[in-house]
Amino acid sequence: MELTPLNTKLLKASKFKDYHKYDTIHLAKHLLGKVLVSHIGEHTTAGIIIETEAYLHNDPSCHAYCNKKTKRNEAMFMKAGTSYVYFIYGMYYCFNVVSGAEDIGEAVLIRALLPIQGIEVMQERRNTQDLHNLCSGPGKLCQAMGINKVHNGISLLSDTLYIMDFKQVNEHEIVSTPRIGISKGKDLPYRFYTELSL
DNA sequence: GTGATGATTTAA
DNA sequence: TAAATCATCACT
Repeated sequence: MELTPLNTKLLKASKFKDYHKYDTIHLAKHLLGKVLVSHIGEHTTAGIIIETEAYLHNDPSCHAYCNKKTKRNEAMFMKAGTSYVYFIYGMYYCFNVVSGAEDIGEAVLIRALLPIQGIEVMQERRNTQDLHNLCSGPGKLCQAMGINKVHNGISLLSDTLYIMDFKQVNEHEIVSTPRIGISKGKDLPYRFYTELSL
């Protein structure tokens, strides 16, 4: 790997493990500024998390609304720090970080990343050169990082897919808005993003 | 078994 | 603004 200042910082960073220490809303904010890393298909890709959404168990737009377990959402009931990947619209995957207590059914949707590693691989997987079009959406970032249904239910403490501490984002740098693309729970301000660039 | 639908993306 | 595209879920 080329030893740029960014890569040096990445090499020194440690794996985030404290998923169980935050409630879902807090985790959704706390994950901003951290780095999602994938080692998939002989490739490494990574990006800084810049947009998330929280899905709570008592929230009508949550796949596990009222703690109802189904074949699709069963990973949401595993322990915090598990990956929940689901297939949507017949063609895309979305990646979530399971949060909250076990058997409750809550998660944080990762909506956008700032690509920092494996950009050429991402460009190939996404079939575009445009850096701003690689990870700027939940379906896009899964495609760019090679995330699919085989990664549903795996631990984010694994070496395949995990999150690293990287940048501390302060509360005043976080914007909250209603969530995108849902038909229920439209008014809840559970989408979080931060203006970050390299 | 059937039918509706979706935490999206793309192209027009 | 609409098409692409199919696994899942709630019903019958």
